[in-house]
Amino acid sequence: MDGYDKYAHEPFAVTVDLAVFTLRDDALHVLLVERGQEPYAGRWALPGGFVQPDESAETAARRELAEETGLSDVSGLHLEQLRTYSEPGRDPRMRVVSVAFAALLPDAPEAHGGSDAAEARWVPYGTAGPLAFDHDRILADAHDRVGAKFEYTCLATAFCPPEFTLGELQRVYETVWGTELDRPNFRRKVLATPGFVEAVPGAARLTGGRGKPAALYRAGTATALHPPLLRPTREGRPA
Amino acid sequence: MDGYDKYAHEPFAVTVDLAVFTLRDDALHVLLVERGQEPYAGRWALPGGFVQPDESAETAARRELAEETGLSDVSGLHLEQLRTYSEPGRDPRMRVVSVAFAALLPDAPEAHGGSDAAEARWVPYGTAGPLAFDHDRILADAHDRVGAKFEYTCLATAFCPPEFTLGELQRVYETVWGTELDRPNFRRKVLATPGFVEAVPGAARLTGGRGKPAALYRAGTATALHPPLLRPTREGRPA
DNA sequence: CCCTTTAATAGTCAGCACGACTATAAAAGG
DNA sequence: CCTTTTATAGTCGTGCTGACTATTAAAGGG
Repeated sequence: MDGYDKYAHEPFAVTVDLAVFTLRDDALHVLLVERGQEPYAGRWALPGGFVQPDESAETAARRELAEETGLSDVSGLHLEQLRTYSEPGRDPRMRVVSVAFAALLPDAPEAHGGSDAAEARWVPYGTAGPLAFDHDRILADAHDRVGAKFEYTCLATAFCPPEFTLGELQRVYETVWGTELDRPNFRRKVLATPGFVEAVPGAARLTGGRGKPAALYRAGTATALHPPLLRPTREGRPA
Repeated sequence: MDGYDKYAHEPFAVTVDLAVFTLRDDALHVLLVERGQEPYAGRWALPGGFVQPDESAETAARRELAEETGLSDVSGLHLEQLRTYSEPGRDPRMRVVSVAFAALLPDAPEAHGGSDAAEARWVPYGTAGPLAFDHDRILADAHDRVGAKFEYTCLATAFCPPEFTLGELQRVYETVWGTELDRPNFRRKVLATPGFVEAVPGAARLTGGRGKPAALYRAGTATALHPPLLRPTREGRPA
């Protein structure tokens, strides 16, 4: 941290890149923007932008989140720093260090772009071709992190509306993990974890479809899960 | 990622900060340097330095690790990116964004500083007064991360020499977690996890002290623990 | 109006991982 | 030789979990 004179010769640009997830039609979607300029013109990329002089990376990420989703209030949304990508060649034009974030939205507002000129669109996860820069890697890392955090935190409720059924919550897990879960066991586990969900006192609402109407729940106050809710054992889980 | 012209006005300095841990005399130690200049002159700080133009943050971190520990070969050491600290005011002189890393050393070589003029010293964790900048926060985050990773990875062997006894491995856990573990249960758990440790075929060595000589083990090939080795339940684990 | 379909909810049962605990073996030190 | 110390072996009961069956309450179709 001494020898500041070294720096003056080679400054860095610092950006944030956002992997914004939501659930639409029981499918995981990611918010992507189409690049208009070289390099990677015409390719999809993660939304992001430069960190301004008076901002922390977290502040910049939340600002970008508001701009790209078009939402007026993003203060309650889950936003989490992933890691920083700093390979020298990751942007062919110049030296850019990018702090990556993951964000989770309950519902997918079709509106996008806000006042920003960039076209932001919800794209089903995995369907967009190779992304610009190292964004494929960032997106994969973000997905891994979210899936892992589902095991030992209450993060899954961040994908749900304020009131939801246990079936909806289960489908969140199944969609993100890409597996199927046993319904009775999932109920037992969720209800046995204090603070994970709390029942909405009076009413049970029908979800609109057929079948017995389901009870409604709200997200509880807990954030961690003890013991964890492990995904179905893939034996010999690799490094 | 468009509008690069914005950047030219306000560049950032990018540094790495390292939380380097080792175990000495059954106590967790951290590598710290004493600052010679303002700000925070005379205060302890985490070792670190600027990321050079041709380096990634990971490369810079490993270079700094070698310089500060004085070790000739740091390629096998565990080095892991923590997160990035970017609050605008964290360095009073200028805008510095720092990528923090955690590193784990098996033995504590007393040598330090290498060719670097900075005095690097091993200090028992928790005994150094308030550190410079936001390094208290970084160090606490690093400690939390290492403790958490002990639960579901084989990371603890990174603190051990090439061959070690199960008692030594247990003391690593106890030191990092600050708790006591039941010895038979710890043995059972470690030995039941395939790939965690592998027995050294022939010999059992005495650790030098009294008591029955212990069998020697090497770190296995596994990196993850399934199921995890949870620390003694602190009820109602907070957020 | 009944019967099928769909989904939610309730409950059972066995396996196994883990915490707590006791017992034995093999060394050093007095 | 006896005590202390540490490693290793084994036991027992509880609780979580996976697999599975049963019941309830709605919609839809004939």
